[in-house]
Amino acid sequence: MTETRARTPAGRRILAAAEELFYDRGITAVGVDLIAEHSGLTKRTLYNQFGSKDQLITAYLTERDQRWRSLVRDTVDACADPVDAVTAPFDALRIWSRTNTRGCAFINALAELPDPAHAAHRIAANQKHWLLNLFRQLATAAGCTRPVPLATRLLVLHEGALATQPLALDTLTVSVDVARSLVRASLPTGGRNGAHR
Amino acid sequence: MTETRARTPAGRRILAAAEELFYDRGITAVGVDLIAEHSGLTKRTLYNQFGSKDQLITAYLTERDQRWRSLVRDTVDACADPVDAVTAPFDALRIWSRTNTRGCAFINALAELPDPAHAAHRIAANQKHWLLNLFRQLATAAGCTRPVPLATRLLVLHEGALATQPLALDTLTVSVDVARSLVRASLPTGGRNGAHR
DNA sequence: CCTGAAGTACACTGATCTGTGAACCACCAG
DNA sequence: CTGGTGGTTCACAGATCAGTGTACTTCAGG
Repeated sequence: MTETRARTPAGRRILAAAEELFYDRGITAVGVDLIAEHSGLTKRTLYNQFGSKDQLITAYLTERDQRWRSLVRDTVDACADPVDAVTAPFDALRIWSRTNTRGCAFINALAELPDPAHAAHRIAANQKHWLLNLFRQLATAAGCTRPVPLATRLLVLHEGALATQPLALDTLTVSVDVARSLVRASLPTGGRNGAHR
Repeated sequence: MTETRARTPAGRRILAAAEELFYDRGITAVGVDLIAEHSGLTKRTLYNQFGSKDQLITAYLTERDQRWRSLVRDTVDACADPVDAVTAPFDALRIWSRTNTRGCAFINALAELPDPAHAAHRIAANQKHWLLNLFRQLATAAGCTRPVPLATRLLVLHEGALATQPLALDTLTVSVDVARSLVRASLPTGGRNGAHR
């Protein structure tokens, strides 16, 4: 439906400016004039390329989603041990958080766009379900028993680390610790691998 | 600083309307005219009572914070068993979620108000630290070993359940399960109480 | 050379936003 | 009776918002 049309260089620059501003300052708080100014392009070009602010918002979230999924996939693929791979998305989150300190763009977007019919809701829900599904696949591949409830638990820990990011506490380390122990506990061998107790 | 001045009946009605609208539709998306209209009062009265929209936002978050803390305190106090009390805030969250289905008002507020100097940041941070501290106190009272890291873990689970609320999954049950097992595991007796394994 | 696509410049609409000014009214305490 | 408090009415300012219309330029491909 929202086909990724071949974007002109100007379109890409506008989208890049929109991503930065939307994430840093909030979607509603950023006007199209500001985006045009920051991108060095014209507001007219913005509308020629995206049609409306709503469609630009949708493109922003879609683009961000794709970048994030790529990072997660790459981090997972870099894991030799399938057991380590289960918690690899947490490692990806650590990398991601270094340059994204304003929380989850999708949770933030839902906060600003309450209308459930908005495309942002579909994109955000798809993203979380994708991660849930990934956790389930990784848990299955690692030989975990009952991968479905484990995946849900990992998702909760992941989102918890993300939500508490604004606080100065190192909740990411905490949540990845819990995640690893949950994974170990669900291995049929009972966690002989590194579980020192 | 932001002293809770004795509010007139009109002030309370305006605040009530603001709470509902801000939470349901987002802070930036709701104008003062709409709040005045919904409360049945005048925009002039709104400004006479609160001075500015920013101060009304602050009052909204403060009021909501107080209501939520009261609920948590009451739920904790209703627990006879000090071990059950540690996870009582999760029970409070279950009650709270029945009438608050749009996520955490403070996370949402931070998404819309990126300025760290805004009072919303202080209120939100205070709230999370209050809960963290409460978890630590309850864990200590229940006789848990190493209550500080346990409290952080419980906070992550709590926020994770809150953040994944928009998804249809029953993540609250999942997170409270993990929370209870973490509490049991940190009891010096090693979890004889109900830990069937 | 011609055409069409991409982008620019710029003025403009109509709506909405926060916030103010000033006159007025109802009521209650002193 | 009088003064003050709380609230209303209504017009208004000034800014900003999303979005449009139109004529212009630039440049690449046939």
